[in-house]
Amino acid sequence: MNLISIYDQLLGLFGHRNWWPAETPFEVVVGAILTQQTKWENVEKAIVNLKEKGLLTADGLAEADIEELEGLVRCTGFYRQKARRLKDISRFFSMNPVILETPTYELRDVLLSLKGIGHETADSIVLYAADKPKFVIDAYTKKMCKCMGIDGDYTELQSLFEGSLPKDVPLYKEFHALIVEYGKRFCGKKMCGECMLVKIDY
DNA sequence: ACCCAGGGTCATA
DNA sequence: TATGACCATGGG
Repeated sequence: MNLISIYDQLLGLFGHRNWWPAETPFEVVVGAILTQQTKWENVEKAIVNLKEKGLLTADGLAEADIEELEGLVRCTGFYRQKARRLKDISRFFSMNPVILETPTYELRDVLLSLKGIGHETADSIVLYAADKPKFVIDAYTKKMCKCMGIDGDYTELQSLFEGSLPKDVPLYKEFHALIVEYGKRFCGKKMCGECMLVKIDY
């Protein structure tokens, strides 16, 4: 068993996931912050709220009233943090309009320097907003790997995936989306342990 | 009533 | 490097 065959199995099971739903790269950035530790359905509501107020731009969010912002993103939890961080990060994007064109590793470091953006969020932005090949590792990826006998921290797992897969942006996007779908259905559920992804060579 | 969700930061050892 | 506390709403 290798990662490509895992990918093929998951694609056969779930089909294409159509990630990341967004009209603009900046909407991906906003969604990446808002989706932290919450369900995507809650994020969709907040995105709609922001769009209705015409606030889904870097300039708009950078200048938005913080209390209004808190109300609009309340449904995503941690709403005070997220409102504050969203505003600060938007100000950075507003002052650096072409930041997403920065080469992969430099972009990643820049994003990581912003408060509210950790490894997963940075890589989500690099992959889904900037269309650059960085494999996103999330809690489901770690669980899935652990079930397959692979234990490692974020960087180790990312190196494993990036070293075992062709540097293909659409593949990275689809694979991560499929792993999340897999995790939502199996990891931590009653079916956990009956999953077909038992052993992997790497 | 309890558990967790498409995490991140900060303090502590 | 590695835990633990904290952030907080919403759906099961």
